[in-house]
Amino acid sequence: MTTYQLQGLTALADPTRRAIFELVADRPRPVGELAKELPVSRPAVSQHLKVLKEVGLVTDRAQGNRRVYAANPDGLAELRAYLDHFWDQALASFRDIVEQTPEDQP
Amino acid sequence: MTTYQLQGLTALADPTRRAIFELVADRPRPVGELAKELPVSRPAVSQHLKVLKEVGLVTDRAQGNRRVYAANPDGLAELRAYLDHFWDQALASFRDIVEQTPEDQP
DNA sequence: GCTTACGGTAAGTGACTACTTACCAATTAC
DNA sequence: GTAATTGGTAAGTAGTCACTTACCGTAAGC
Repeated sequence: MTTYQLQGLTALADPTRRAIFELVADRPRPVGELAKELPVSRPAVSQHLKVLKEVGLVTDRAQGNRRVYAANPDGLAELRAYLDHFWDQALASFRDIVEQTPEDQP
Repeated sequence: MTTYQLQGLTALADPTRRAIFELVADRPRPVGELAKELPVSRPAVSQHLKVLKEVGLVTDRAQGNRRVYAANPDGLAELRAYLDHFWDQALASFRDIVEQTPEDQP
C-alpha cells in the first residue's frame, strides 16, 4: 500500500484535469463539449483525457462521429481506499499528540 | 465545491511528499528521522513539510531541540469529502453509460 | 562560556509538464 | 464521390517544481 503508485492522485492534482473530471462526473460528454467549457484548447483536453483514461479515472466510447467520456467509479474507489486507510492512522497518531501535551516532557 | 482549491490533492501528488505523509501518519516523527528513511536530503524534507503544513495535512510542535510532525485528520477529511462527492456523481453517470449500450443510437 | 545537534531558509539548477499550433485519420452530410 | 465535423497525435516552448549545497538561528550538553 505504501509503495502504491497512486497515479490517480497525480492525475487529479492538475486543476484543468480536475475540472475535466468534474465535468464528466456530472454527466458524460464528448471532447468538444468539454473544450467549450474550459479555457484551454481542444488538443489540451484530449491530452488530459488520455492521462485520466490511463489511470482509470474515465472511460470512453465511440458514439458516431464523437467520443464520449465518462467518469469511472473504479478509479475513484482506489483513491477513496487510499485515503480511508490513512484516515485511521492519522486519527490514531493525532490522538497520541493530543493526549501527550507539550508540558509532558521533563 | 467545484471551484475548490483542493491543494491537498496537489500536495499528495508528489511521491516524496506522499511518502512523508505516510510516515507521519504511521506515527509522529521529527524531521531528521524522516530524512533518514527517505532518499532525499533533509532540506528537501523540510520544504515538503512546509507544503504539507500549509495545506493542513500535517501539524508540528516543538519538542526540545526537535520539531515533531504529525498527520492532521482535518486535511484528510477535506480530501475524503471531495472524493465522496464525486463518487456519487460518477456512479450515477456510469450507470447511465451502462444502461445505454453502444448499439442504441440509430 | 564553547561545541554539537537539529532544522528552517536562500539561491541555483535540471527535469518535468501543461499548453500551443500544425497536421492527419475517421465519420457524417450533401 | 466531395466537403465538413470531430478528435487524436507530433513537435516545440515556457513555466513550474523538486532537488541540491551553503548558510544561519536555536536548543541541549559539556
